[in-house]
Amino acid sequence: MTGSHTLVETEARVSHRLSHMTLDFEAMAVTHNLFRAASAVRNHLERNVLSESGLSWTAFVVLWVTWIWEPVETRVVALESGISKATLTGVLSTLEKLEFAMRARSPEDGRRVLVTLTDKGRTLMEDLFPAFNLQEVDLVSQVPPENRSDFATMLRQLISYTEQA
Amino acid sequence: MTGSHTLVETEARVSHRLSHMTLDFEAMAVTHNLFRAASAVRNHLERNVLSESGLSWTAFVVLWVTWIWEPVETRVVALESGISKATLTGVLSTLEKLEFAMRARSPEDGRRVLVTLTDKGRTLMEDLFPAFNLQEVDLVSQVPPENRSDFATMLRQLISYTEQA
DNA sequence: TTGAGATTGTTCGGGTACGAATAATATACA
DNA sequence: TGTATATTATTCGTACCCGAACAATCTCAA
Repeated sequence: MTGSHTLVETEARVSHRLSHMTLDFEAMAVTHNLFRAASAVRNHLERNVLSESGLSWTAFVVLWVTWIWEPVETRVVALESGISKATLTGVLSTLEKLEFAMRARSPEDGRRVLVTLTDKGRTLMEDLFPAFNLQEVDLVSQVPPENRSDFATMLRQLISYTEQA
Repeated sequence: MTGSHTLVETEARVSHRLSHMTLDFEAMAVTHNLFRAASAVRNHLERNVLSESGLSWTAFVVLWVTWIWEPVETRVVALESGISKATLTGVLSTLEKLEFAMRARSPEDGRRVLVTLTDKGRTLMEDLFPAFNLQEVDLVSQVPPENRSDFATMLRQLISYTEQA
């Protein structure tokens, strides 16, 4: 399941450790499963789709965001990719080294940097993205069709909550 | 929402890039939101609960797993925490340096290493875990109560799928 | 009992990941 | 025309993160 121990076993153990306290096990399970699912899906896609191209999950997301919005400011790429500006700097350097993306200073504002794909990068995405989506479909097939929309909505609710708080 | 662009804008842009291909946008949205939600929740909890103790999310999860199952083999800790053995080695070294956890070679099997908490580590968890759970409750309050169980189940389905494939 | 094969934790190399400090540039107001 | 303030991307330091290679240890059949 989520490891070698079942949920019931884990709850029993936690209760034992904190029998004098009131805990919300459902909240605990949601948080724990959310994180485990995300990293499991991430590793799965990295191994099955991305590894051939030598891309990490984050590098792929950055490439994807750039592909859709290019030319696009790094500030926007970081925001859309869900990573910090500091992280993006490193990922962009990797993508430049692999010759998938390029940086260029903005003519209007010397502080800004615009990101674009190289031809090699665009060719890669036209190949890679459909293959990636196929794996996504495979993954999401685990969730009953009538629940998928609710599922995405609940995930979005969590995101927007953390953004305001 | 998930950045500065709306989902509709993004879909329109992606369609434009791949108008000749059939893509499953729902699957795309689920994967994207799953990952964004996980990292948003993670960063939220790191900032609001964990930062005071100088713990990263991963360090906290490892501490939590150890706290529940100690004495426990590193192999199990890695599995339950959802990280690789290689990563665990580093995290455990950090936790030993902070004097929250200890390593000890197994007497029965010289290959195995058993992990336990120090008194300092146990005291920390008895303090930290209820505070952490409170924030989890706060977070999960965004999801309608009648959907929470389904939500956790769907997440688990994704996990078990990646584990077998 | 010995040696092939399996299992375990660590090391290694390369790539994220973040917050804080920094340097370069732009803006607004005096 | 400056000069304080804000905005941007990068650098820095530290910590995670993984797969692959490795050394130590165990197992079990010949």
